[in-house]
Amino acid sequence: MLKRERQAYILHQVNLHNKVLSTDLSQHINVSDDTIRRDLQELAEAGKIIKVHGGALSPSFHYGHHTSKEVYSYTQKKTIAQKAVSLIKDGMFVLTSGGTTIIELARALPPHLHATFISGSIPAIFEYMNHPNIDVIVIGDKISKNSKITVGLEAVSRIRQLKADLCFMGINAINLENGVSDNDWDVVQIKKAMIESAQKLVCLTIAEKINSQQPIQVCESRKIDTLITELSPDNPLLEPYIEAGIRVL
Amino acid sequence: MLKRERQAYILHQVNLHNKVLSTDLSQHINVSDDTIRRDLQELAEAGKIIKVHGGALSPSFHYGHHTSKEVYSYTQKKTIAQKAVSLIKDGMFVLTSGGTTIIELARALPPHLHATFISGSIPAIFEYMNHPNIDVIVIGDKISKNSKITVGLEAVSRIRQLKADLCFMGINAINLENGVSDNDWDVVQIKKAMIESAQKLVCLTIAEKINSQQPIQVCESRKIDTLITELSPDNPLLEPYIEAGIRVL
DNA sequence: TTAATATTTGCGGGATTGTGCAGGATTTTA
DNA sequence: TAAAATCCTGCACAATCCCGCAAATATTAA
Repeated sequence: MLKRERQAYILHQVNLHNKVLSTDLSQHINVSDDTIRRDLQELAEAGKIIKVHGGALSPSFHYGHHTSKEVYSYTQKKTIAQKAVSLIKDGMFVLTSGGTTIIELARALPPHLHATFISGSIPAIFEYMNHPNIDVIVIGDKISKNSKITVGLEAVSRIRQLKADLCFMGINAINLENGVSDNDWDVVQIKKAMIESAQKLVCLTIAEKINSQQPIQVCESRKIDTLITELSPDNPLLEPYIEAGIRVL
Repeated sequence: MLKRERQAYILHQVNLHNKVLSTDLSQHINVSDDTIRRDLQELAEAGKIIKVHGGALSPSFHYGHHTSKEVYSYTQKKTIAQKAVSLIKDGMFVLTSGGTTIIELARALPPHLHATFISGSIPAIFEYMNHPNIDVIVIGDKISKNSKITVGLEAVSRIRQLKADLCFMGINAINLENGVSDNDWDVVQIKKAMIESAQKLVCLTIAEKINSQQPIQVCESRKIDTLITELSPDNPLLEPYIEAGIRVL
């Protein structure tokens, strides 16, 4: 069998089944594993398949995989994500909102972590989905195009039925007197429901948003258990929050 | 044997078997390997065959003519998507399953279309979300990592509450006697529910999967209203389905 | 017909490609 | 954490390709 012929066959199989295993192919075509692996590598370089450990996948699924570099204050959010990850233990049920900070959190999850994540944020779900050991529960309802999360009564009532261990929330504004606030009515309803349905509330934000305010209140400061920013906890900007009894990381 | 004669013979062989080996030819015609190679080269330059190491392939393999970005059966799925789009009218409620064909459909939606799409397929939702005039409803439940759609009782019962105008379903196998079949139990439950909740069922598939079968039945052939493939409706392969009363596009 | 010219073919030898294999590094899985 | 599977690297060897050249064959012109 000619090399090209073989590669055409492999391509055919990949696109038919969306995935192939190297061992299946090498047995079926009757060539060595190495040859198959080299074929997969070439096809992958040509962008026709996506090579993974043990086989290959169809590229169709992995299209709009946006690179994160262009996200505003990328490194700060990465730092926040690292801190947040340390709070998650095996077996936990975790509720998460949407927002770019949450997506960085999703990407920072250690591969061995076994947990259940519940969210209505489509980009976040996309990330959770790629994790090997995480179960993902999707909150269904109508999509809000601005924020790319599901919003509405159905979503709220589904969230109310839950009791999660943790809720990670990316927030848009916070100050001591008025607590967390936001500017989208529908999103706020979802956030409120999430806060009620979780034992602990962890708020994530870049320092820029500290001591700012938006028109709609999400919750009061005292509801917050933990606040995570990219700053060191002993930064004077955070002092008032620590004094108010909030754990700051 | 004259050069012309020889080349005509080679061409004949290539078109007959889709491939030839240089060594086979040189032995059979009783000329040197080099001669054959020169012949192949000329035919390749004329675009009548595709020369590869060790022999040549029929141009219908046309792997190598692709520009790098193109994916196998991309054009076929694109064709299917175009046909499917023509069935959607403004204001419709549309249920869709998952699968790469559905994703192509999502990408092919004309920008001016106003409609509501309901799905549990995360990649599909991602596409719908980017459309300016489409409302998206997400079916929530646990994610099946293989198929990247939500599955489970909650999802099924949500789908049962709906009555959509159309259901677009990417299918894995179909034949006349046993209808549509698939190989994932959870996904089949979702598909069954979708079929019951839509006025019309439109099945999308590349011709490859026609007259094949998988272990779990999704629905009988008579449930199908419309079948869309990349082939022309008068293709003999589709004839039995038309006779069974299915509209074929 | 014959000589001059052009084309085709075969061949030698060096470069390139395709394949399998051994080993050690890495990843996955339990 | 250890065992199993998979991956990578370098190597050997055979098959194939490419280049130049000379012999063989075909084509053309006088």
